[in-house]
Amino acid sequence: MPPRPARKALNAYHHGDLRDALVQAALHEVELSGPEAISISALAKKLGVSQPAPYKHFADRETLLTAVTAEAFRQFSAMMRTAIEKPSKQSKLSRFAQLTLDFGLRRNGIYRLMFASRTMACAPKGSELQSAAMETFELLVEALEAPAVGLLRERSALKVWASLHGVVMLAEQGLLTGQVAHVSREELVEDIVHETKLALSVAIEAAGKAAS
Amino acid sequence: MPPRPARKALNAYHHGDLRDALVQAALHEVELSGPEAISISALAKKLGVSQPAPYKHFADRETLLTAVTAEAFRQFSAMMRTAIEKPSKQSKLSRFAQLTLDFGLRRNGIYRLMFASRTMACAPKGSELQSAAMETFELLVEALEAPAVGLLRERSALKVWASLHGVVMLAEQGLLTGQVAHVSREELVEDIVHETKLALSVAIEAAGKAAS
DNA sequence: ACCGCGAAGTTATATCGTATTACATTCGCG
DNA sequence: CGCGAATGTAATACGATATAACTTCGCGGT
Repeated sequence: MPPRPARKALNAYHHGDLRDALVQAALHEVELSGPEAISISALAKKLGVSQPAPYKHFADRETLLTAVTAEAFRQFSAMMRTAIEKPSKQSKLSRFAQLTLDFGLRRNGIYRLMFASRTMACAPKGSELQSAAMETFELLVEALEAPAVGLLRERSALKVWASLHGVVMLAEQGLLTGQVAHVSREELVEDIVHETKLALSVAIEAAGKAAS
Repeated sequence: MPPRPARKALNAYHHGDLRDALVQAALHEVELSGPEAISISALAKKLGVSQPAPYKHFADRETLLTAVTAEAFRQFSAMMRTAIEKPSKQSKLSRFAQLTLDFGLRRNGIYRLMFASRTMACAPKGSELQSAAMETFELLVEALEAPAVGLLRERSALKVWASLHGVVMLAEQGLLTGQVAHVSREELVEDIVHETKLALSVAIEAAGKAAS
């Protein structure tokens, strides 16, 4: 899929690249106030076009959100890729996990758009969105740095992902405070990483023995 | 806090117990269509009262949702309590986990209201809602059936909760399909339960040794 | 028994966001 | 150069939130 032409601003009448501008502005707004807060008309006003103009590019609010989500996944994937490719003292998995936590808390609006909104749930099976999400999942599998043995890698990756997601959501909802506040989020994540590695190596060993 | 008087229907003019009726109707609607779908005016129409009537009981849409969420937590807690108190072949933790998964998928709208909506995130610290959520967490700690050693129990409970939550969310978003579809949700949850028990017993043993 | 206050409902209305329809402007291609 | 498609605008319908001003009715004090 070649990137959109990205035409220049043409004149006062035509914006030039309203579609892209809408996605960017929406992304910004989502980051500030969450997915619920974005409004077609507000975006139009901010970009200096008439209120119905966005409908030339997106059928409705949902469609816009879908495009925004796809863009968010692209940005997330890019961030993760550079993070796990750069050499470091920590393991790739650890960096992936900690970065996910950080992203989930700092850019919570976007995180929720990606992992906790109806938008994703309603995405059709072969859609651009599903692919983007799958690709992100592949990055996590890669970060595991484990040999491919049956479905063990995927299974471990799933569990890490689920756990990370849970920690982010609970943390953001203030449910990690109180009596358990002493356990820091980062500690918890590191815990998850260690347990995962342990369980995975044990499982791989067991599979190896069974095979021989 | 004594339960509301629950007055009878008085006459044609006054509904009698609109507040409660609103919460119940909203709960039903959330279950069907999710938290985003509930509309004050639609509820009013369904209950046969004028559109602004609900505002006599709830300041705005958010306030209503908060009350609905609290009610949802009460129902969830009650369900879990009966589930883990009833004797069974499975462990309490396993039942808690599988029931949570089931609830999260079957009654996903309500689940999202409780664990993935802005409503919870915005609840003030000492609010009715936070308390209800904490109480549910206590049930999970209880289901662990582990001796109290420092913060180990709470820490384990947190990890299970987070993992479960992650599985539910990912499953509902269709991200557990595709190449990893062979791993069933229930299997995954059972996996999490086992790993948790293992990790907890190891940690408790280690703590015991350190103490002696 | 009555009176009046407050809780709970009503109608009317302002405001805002979504979405559609019909019309205007400009790009770019033959 | 001129015509069609893309992209914008203005006008409008609709539905939901929320508020204001008025009405109905139970209840408690005298």
